[in-house]
Amino acid sequence: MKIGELSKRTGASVRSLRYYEQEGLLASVRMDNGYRTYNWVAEEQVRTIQFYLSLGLTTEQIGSFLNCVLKNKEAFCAEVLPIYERKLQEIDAQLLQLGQIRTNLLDRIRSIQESQ
Amino acid sequence: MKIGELSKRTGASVRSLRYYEQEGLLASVRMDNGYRTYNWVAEEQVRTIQFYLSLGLTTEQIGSFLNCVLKNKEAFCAEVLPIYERKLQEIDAQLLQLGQIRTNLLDRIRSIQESQ
DNA sequence: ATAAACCCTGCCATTAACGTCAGGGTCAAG
DNA sequence: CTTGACCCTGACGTTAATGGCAGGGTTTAT
Repeated sequence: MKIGELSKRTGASVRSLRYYEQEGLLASVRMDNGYRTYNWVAEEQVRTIQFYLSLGLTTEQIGSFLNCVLKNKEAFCAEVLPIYERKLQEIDAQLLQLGQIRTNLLDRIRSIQESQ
Repeated sequence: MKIGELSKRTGASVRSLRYYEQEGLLASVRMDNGYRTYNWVAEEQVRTIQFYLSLGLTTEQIGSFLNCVLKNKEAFCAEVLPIYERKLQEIDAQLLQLGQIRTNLLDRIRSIQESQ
């Protein structure tokens, strides 16, 4: 399958698929005319990439364990757990900060509304 | 006072102070040699800017009501409340998304740990 | 044989609040 | 009169995953 079809099947833009290749996440075989070709495995691979991106991981992080998790269970790939844990800490820090901002905002909104 | 002193007093970098001026948030008077001069009011003004930035507002949003809130109570400035409410919605959307990611991450972490 | 629909490789743009030079004046103290 | 500590104006860099365009080849169908 060519890149346009892979794009339609996965929802990833053609531009994104080329970017994943450039970042070493997705391989393609070139036809004589230079067109990229993909097999059915690529489709699942793209969905896997999309999932990890949706967790907020960077392409670099994904690249560090993608080959492993495509062939094994996640638990087998030692890279994965520490990345997950780092990400969790980041998320918790962001949640904390957003929560504080939210509290501040609510206070301000309430005090404006009360004074009307 | 010159920009260096204002920077020390407020903790904002010299670069930031110039940026606030460029964005119309902070005025200065120029000396004969071109140096910026500030009065004591500027110090409080910078702290006000810093506070609004800490709420995650953009310099553009801040600029839309800063002059008003420097001279009146927030409640008097009609621009403020809708901006606060929009920001609150953004925050809530982010909190929701981060919460979902966090749940996913925790699931993955747990399933890895259980299989060890 | 031609138009529509693909594909390719660059490369610039995006976001927001700065950081960080370069290249050059100004000023105070010794 | 020189050194060090200031100040100035540009202007490019930063972050990350794309969007979008230019300029050009390929394929498919009519």
